[in-house]
Amino acid sequence: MDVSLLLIRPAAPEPIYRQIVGQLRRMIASGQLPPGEPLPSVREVAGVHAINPMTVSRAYSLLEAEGVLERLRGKGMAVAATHRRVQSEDKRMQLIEPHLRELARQARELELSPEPVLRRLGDLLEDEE
Amino acid sequence: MDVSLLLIRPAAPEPIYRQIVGQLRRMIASGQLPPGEPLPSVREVAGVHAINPMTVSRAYSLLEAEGVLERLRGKGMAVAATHRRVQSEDKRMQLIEPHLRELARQARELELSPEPVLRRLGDLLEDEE
Amino acid sequence: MDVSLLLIRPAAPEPIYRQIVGQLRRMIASGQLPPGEPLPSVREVAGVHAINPMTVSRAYSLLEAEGVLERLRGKGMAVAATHRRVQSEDKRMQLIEPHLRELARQARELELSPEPVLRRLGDLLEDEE
Amino acid sequence: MDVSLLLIRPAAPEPIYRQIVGQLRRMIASGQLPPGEPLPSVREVAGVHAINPMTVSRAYSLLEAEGVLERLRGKGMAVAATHRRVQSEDKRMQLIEPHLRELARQARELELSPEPVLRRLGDLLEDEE
DNA sequence: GTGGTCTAGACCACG
DNA sequence: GTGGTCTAGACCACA
Repeated sequence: MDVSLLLIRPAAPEPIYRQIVGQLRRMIASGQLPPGEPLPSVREVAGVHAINPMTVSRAYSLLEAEGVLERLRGKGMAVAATHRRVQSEDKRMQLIEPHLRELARQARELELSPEPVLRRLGDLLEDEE
Repeated sequence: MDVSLLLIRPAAPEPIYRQIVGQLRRMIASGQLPPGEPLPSVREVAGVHAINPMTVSRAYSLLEAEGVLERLRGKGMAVAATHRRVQSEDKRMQLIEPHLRELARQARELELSPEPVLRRLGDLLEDEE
Repeated sequence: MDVSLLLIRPAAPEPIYRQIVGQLRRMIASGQLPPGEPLPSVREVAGVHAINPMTVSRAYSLLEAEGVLERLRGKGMAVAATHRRVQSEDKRMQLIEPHLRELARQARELELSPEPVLRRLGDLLEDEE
Repeated sequence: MDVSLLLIRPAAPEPIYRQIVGQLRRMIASGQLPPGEPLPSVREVAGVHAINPMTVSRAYSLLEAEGVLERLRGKGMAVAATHRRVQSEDKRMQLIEPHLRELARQARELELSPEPVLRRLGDLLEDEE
C-alpha cells in the first residue's frame, strides 16, 4: 500500500491516530486493501506525514486488536489474511449510517429541504470518481 | 423553548456542551427559535437531562459570545433580539458542508456507489417531517 | 474498586499494560467488578504502582475499545453498564483454555504423569480461597 | 530427531525461537531426546516450517550456551553427550511451576471452582497419550 | 478533578 | 530492518 494514500489532517478535531484507523478500516472493508497486503512501516508513515511513530503505532495496534491487521514479526504489519472484504454494499453502508443520521438531524434543525442537500451530496460523490 | 427539544447523548463522541451549542445554533439560524425567544434555565436543562449545570452554562456562554444569545438580567437567556434568521437556504447549507465532504470521502473509501447513499439519506430526510 | 487489587509485576515478560488488561478483563467477566463499578483513576494507579500514567491509560483504552469499560467524561472510567457478567462457568473457562492446552503440551514434552501435575495445581487452586 | 516433532506457531505470542528452545529443552530433559541424538539442520528446520534460518540458529545457539546441545564440527548439532536426563519427576515439574501458579491466579480472578479446571486439564493430559 | 493526545527519545525483541 | 514498550512531560478538553 502506498503511504501517500493516507490523508492526515493534524488540525482536524479527530485525533490523528483515529483518522488513520478510520481510513484503513474503510479501505480494507471495501477491498481496496486485500488480505495479506503489507502496510507501510510505522517509521515510513511517521516520516512522510511528519508525525510521531507512536501515533502511527497506536493506530496499527488498535486495528490489530480488532483483527483487521496482523503483525508479521520482524516484517511489519499486513491486512489480516483471515480478513474478508465486506461484500455487501448494504453492510458497508452501515459504517456510515450514524453519519447519515446525524446529517439528517442537522438538516432538519436547519429546516433544509431534502433536494438541495441531496443534490450537493450527489455532486460531491461524483467528484474524483 | 421547550427543554425536551434538546437531544443530549452523553455517550456520544461529541462533547455535551457542543451538542447543545450546535443544536441551538441551527435551530436559531433556521428561525425555529425566533429573536426574543426565552431559553430554559441552566438549572432546568441540567435537571431534565441529568447533566452538569456547568456544561449547560458553558454552551450558553459560547453562544452569547457569538452574539446568538443574549442575557436578560434577572430573566435568563433568550435568542438575541438583534439576531436575524439566516434567510438563504444556501447559506444555511454551508453549515453542513464540511459534514457532507467528510461523508463523501468516507463513501469513496468504502467504494460505495452514489445511489444507495443518496437513497438512504433521502429516506432519513423525509422521516419525521 | 481498590487499586491494591491490581498486581503489577514490572519484570514479568508480559507487558504491564497487558497485565492490567488481563486482570481487569477477568475480574469483570467473573462479576467481581459489577457494571457501573468505577475504576481507580489513571493517575492513582500510576502513582501507587510507580508506573507511567500512559501505560495505565493504554490498558483502559483497550478495554474501552473492547466494550468492557466505558468512559464517563470528566468522571473517569467504569465497568460498562451494558456489560454482563459471564454467567456460565464453562464460558469463563474458555478464557483459560489456551493456557490449559499449552500446559498439557509442556507436561507431555516433559513426560510428566498427570497425577502430580493435577495434585500441584489442585493445591495452588485451594490456596487463598 | 524428526523435524516434524517441532510444533511452530508463527502467530503465537511466544517468539518462534523461544518456542523452539522450550520444546527442545523439555524433550531433552525428559529423555525423549537422548544424549548424542542429532538434531535436524538449521536449513532443514527453516525449510520445513517456512521460517527464517537465523531464527532456528538463534535457538540452537542458546541451547548450546546452556550446555544442552553441542556442536559437532561438520556434522551439525546434537544433544550434548554430557547431558543427563532430569531423572526426578519433581525436578521436571519445576519447569512448569510458574505456569501453574499463573494459571491458578487467573482461575481465581475468574472465580472458577477447582473441579472443572482440574477435570479439563486432566482430560487434556490424557489426550494423545 | 478526570482522561486524551502527542511528542521526543530510549531501549528492547524479533527476524 | 521491523514493531513494542515505557518514560517524561507538555498541553488540551471535558465536567
